[in-house]
Amino acid sequence: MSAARLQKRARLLKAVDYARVFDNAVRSSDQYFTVLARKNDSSNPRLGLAISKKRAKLAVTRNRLKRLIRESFRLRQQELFAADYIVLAGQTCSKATNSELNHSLDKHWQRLNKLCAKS
RNA sequence: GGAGUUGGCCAGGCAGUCGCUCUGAUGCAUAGCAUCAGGGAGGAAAGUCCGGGCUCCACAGGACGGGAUGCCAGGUAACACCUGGGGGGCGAAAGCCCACGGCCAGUGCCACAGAAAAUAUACCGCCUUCUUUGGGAGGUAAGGGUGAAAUGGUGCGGUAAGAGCGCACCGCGUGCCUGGUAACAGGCAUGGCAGGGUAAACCCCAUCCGGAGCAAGACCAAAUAGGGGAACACAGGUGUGGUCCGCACUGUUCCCGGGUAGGUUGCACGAGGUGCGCGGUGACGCGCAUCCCAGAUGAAUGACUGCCCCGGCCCUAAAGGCUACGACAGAACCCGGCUUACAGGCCGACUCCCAUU
Repeated sequence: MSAARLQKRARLLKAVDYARVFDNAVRSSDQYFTVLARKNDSSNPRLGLAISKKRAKLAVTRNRLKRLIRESFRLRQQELFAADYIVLAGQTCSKATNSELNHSLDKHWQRLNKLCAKS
C-alpha cells in the first residue's frame, strides 16, 4: 500500500465525528483557512471539510477548494499527528491561486503538529 | 474585399508521476486488499420558469372556486416549446419583433389642460334675428384653442352659416360570391355612420389542469426507552404495616409488532445515441442496422511537472523571452423545452456595397 493514499477511513464521514471535533479543538487560522484538530483514538489522521456557500459561492470553487485540501492532506498525512482535522474556508480563499493555498495549508499542518504534541 | 443577417458545431491538445470513484475478471481469505482491463461532468450540468415519465396519497360522477393558455394549421408523451402559414410593426435588403380573442354582456378608471373625457355638451368663432348698442334669443360643430385621445378622412356640391345634408374615392359595418382545411385575402352589393381609450382593470368566451414529490416510495435494522404475548418460577426482594393476609412494584428465557441512528434499494436500456433508407415545404414520423455511454452520497471525475496551441505583455521588426492569464461554469431520479451566463475558434447559407475579369 502506497503511503500517499487517501481512503474513506481517513475521512470524517459522520455528523458525530464532526461534532466531536467542533466540541473541543486546537485551531490554526489565516486569511485562507481555519483548521481545527483534536486527537483521535485511531492510529491515523482523519480529514473533514467544511466549505460554506457563504465563503465560496460557486459550486466549482467549492469543489476546487475541497480537492486542493484533500490533495495537500494526502501528501502530508504521514507527517501528521493521529487526530481529526476539519478545514474551514476563510475570507479570501475563493480568490487565491492554487499555489498560495498549498503554501497556506503546509503552514497549518506544521503548526497543528506542534500544538498537538504539546497537548 | 467590406458591412450585415442567419443556421450548425467545438469548448485547448499530448506525455509522465501521484491520487479518487464505479464495473468486470483473477488471487489473497473478506468492514477489505492487490493485480489486470474498461468507464468517469455540460452546452448550458446553472436559474428551478413551464411540460411529461416514475412513485405515493386521494378519487362514483359532476359543479363551484382557483390557475394556465389565447390569430390559424400541424408536430409531440406533453408544453407556455417547435415547424409552416395569416395579420400588424421595423429595416434598403437578407431578416427581425409582436399577450395577435372579446370593451354594440355588465361594472370600473381616464391625472393636467380643456366648454366637454361619454348620461353628454358649446369657450372663442361663424350665421340669422331682436336691440335700450351693454348685449339677448336661436342656428351651427366647418375654423381656432386644450389634450396621449374630441363623434370618420380628402375633394366637390350645397347652405343664411354649416353639417354624411347629398355625391365620388378611402375607411367602417352588414350581406353575398370566389380562393384557401383554416386564420385570412380578393370582388360585388348595400347602409350614410352605428359612434373615444383601457381587458399585463374586474370580467366574459373557448381550451386544458386532483395533490405532493426520489428527503417520493420499498426493504433490512443496532443502542436506549417502552408495548403485546408465551413458557419457567409461584419462590424471593422492595414499599405499606406492630404482625399475618392483602395490595403495588420487581425476575429469567423466547417470540411478535412499531421504529430512530445507520445501511440497502429506487439508480442508470432510455419518449436513448449513431449511421443509412423512405415519407413530409418543415417541425417530425416510419423502417433497418449498430452501440451501451457518469452514478458520487460531509458528496468521485483531480493535483503537480514538461512540451505544444490560442490570447496578452516585452521587443524597432523578425528571432526570441515572460506569464498570478485559459470563457461561463460542476451531474445528484430521468427526459423535452424556455431563460440566463460565456474567452476564443471552425463550417455552411443569404443580403447589400465596392473593386476586378
